[in-house]
Amino acid sequence: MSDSLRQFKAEVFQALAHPTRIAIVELLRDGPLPAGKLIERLGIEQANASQHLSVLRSKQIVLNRKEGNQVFYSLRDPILTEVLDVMRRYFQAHIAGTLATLGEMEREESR
Amino acid sequence: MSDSLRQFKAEVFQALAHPTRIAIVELLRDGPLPAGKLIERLGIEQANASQHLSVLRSKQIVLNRKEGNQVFYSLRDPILTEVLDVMRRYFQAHIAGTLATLGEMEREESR
DNA sequence: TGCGTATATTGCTACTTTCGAATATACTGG
DNA sequence: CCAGTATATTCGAAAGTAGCAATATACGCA
Repeated sequence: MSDSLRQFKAEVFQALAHPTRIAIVELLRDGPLPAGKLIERLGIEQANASQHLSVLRSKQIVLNRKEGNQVFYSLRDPILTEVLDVMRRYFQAHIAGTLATLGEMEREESR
Repeated sequence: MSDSLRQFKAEVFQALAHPTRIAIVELLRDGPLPAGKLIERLGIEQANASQHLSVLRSKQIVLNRKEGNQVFYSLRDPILTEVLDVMRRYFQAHIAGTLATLGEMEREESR
């Protein structure tokens, strides 16, 4: 595979490599949401959320469309949720060992 | 989903967020390889490869086993290749935009 | 036009990542 | 034990990333 394609893959992973941005993608699973709604659900600073949305936009993981006063965000391609689904299986298969190793995460994530 | 689980996901994505590390995972698709073989195929500095392997090890994406003089690396879970496969479909679906973006990047860089 | 709401950008600082060079560790054969 | 090969770690500089506070931009409405 070409270097530049691998570079591009790496950039997509990098874009997903932050808890807040993963949360955003998960929130968009079921359809578009305005930025304000995302900020409310994320419970973080507006500027911070906007920066993370900017990262996802720049890698074209999300699309945005203006609607009056608001900006609606949506997943560019639902295939990305498949990535997260496969990852979920990975995490489920290995979370026990990971918890033991990282030692720090508690017991709340049983779903 | 819990914050710490999302944190964990983010760390795995982060571990994959480098072209060299993606190349390593792809090289390990078909079975274990000794570090030396990986270095040879990657065509990079030994120290650099070792650092990337260290990242993959620390996130338990690869496993290593000593065999005499050498260290064999393998994918901890082949499910990861599924992630890359889904990603491949994602890239194929958007290849036109991707190549356009890459072209722009190259043009930028050559200025 | 001017105000209020929604979102984006900028400036700054702290922290992390990457790389090559140098060095260290581990194992093997003689 | 010693030399040689294989791999890992450490160091320092450059580049990139994250978060906050402040500020800017865009829109709708009176």
